[in-house]
Amino acid sequence: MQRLLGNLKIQIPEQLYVKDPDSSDLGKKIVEHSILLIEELGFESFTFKKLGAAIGSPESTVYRYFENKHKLLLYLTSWYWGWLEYKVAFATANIKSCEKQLENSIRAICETVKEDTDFSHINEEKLQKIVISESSKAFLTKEIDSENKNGYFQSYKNLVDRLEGIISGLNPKYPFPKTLASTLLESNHLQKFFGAHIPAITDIARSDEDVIAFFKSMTFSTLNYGK
Amino acid sequence: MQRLLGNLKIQIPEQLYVKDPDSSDLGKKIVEHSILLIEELGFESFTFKKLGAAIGSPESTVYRYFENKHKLLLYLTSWYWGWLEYKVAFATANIKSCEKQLENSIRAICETVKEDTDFSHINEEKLQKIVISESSKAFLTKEIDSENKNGYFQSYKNLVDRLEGIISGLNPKYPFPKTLASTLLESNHLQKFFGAHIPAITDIARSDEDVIAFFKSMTFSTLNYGK
DNA sequence: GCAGTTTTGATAGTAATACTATTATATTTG
DNA sequence: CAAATATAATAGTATTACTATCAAAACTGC
Repeated sequence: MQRLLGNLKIQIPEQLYVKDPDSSDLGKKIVEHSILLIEELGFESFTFKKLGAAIGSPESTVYRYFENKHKLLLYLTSWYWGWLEYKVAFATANIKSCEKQLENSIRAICETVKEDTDFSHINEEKLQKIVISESSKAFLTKEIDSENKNGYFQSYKNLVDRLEGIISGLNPKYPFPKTLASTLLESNHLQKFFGAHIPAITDIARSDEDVIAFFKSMTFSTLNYGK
Repeated sequence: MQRLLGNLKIQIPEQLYVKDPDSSDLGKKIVEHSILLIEELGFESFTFKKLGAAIGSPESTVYRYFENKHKLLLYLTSWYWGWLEYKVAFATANIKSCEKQLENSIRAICETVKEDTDFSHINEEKLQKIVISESSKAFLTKEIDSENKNGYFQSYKNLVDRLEGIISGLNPKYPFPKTLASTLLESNHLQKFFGAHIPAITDIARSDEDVIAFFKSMTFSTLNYGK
């Protein structure tokens, strides 16, 4: 993947933060180290106190940017979905064949980020690991309905919308384009997680190629495209 | 579904409890009310103290049955997987056609439990709701590798194995039977959750028929069975 | 029916978490 | 340079997730 365009900023719903962390160096440091820490400790063991220690600030400072760690997780996952939508948009730009568009999208979704490509404060490789293991905790809560109403999942919806367009482009009569899109996104994470940690319940091994092969075959045959 | 045979007991890995809750009335009461409480409060807000209050015992009593609430969740989800495996086994018994076996399995997986069918201390309807919203939290942890090694996910593996057999019976050359099985199980939960709480990212509405139609079409076309 | 064992209840205590509040000190901006 | 704003330093609180202790109750073997 090409690196992020220098002057492109990924939009995050502003309900997710108290003060935009992108508006100050300290805010960026908070986001940067939250990714490192959550990836290292897991979301359950991650605390604002530890994050404060990591950046040399009291925890009260962190609270001035994020109301709580749940919203911070929503912020990080929203960033990831925004970034992935951008990746998908690039991977399908100027491509006429709907089939090829969908194939490229599947690749973009399933590709494991190898290294921190651009030189921002966001480590995409670690963020992707967080998204794989923790992102579903951001919506599997009792507060889901009010949070959804408040627009906390806008970035995810945008991405699903884009994928829906590509799927429907290939087969306009297919009745479940959104379901297929969200299944693709979520199952990709789950299968990667299973492959790494509960191998007995998956056939996916190391490389991305297994996951891509599975999802390509599933998607194209479901859409009645023998591929 | 027919009710659970009277003298059939669902096996749970004994590493998941300190003392078998099925071995005493108090233990059964703990399990019974944990289901009611987790369903009501969500797993995050559920505590052993509240559970103790619900059954009129101090929290220390709960700890004599379960090490912590994470293991209790693993116990409950294991019970559900065991129960579902049993449901699938019944739904496919004495059926010769592999196609019909798989169709019945998909139905068994996707069917929403309507009411507490058998008269045990387990409310399957509420347990299913818990499994939909909370079960992935049981494996999405930093301790996954050691817990998997310790056999905490045996019930899940058994169920995937059974489904794998059915899938491979229909198409022995299909290279991803386990992946397809676990995708089916997990995506069913996610799509039901999305349908109820984030409808913008799914085409699934109220009834089970949508989910069943989606998964049937996906599964049979992936296995090259135009159904 | 009693001694011994196991189970439960009652109560207390502890370190950590998830915050909120206050005040002082920098830093930025008009 | 004054005023506003951002950050640091520190303290405090209710709740959580346990662990420990001891006494009362209930079952078990003989």
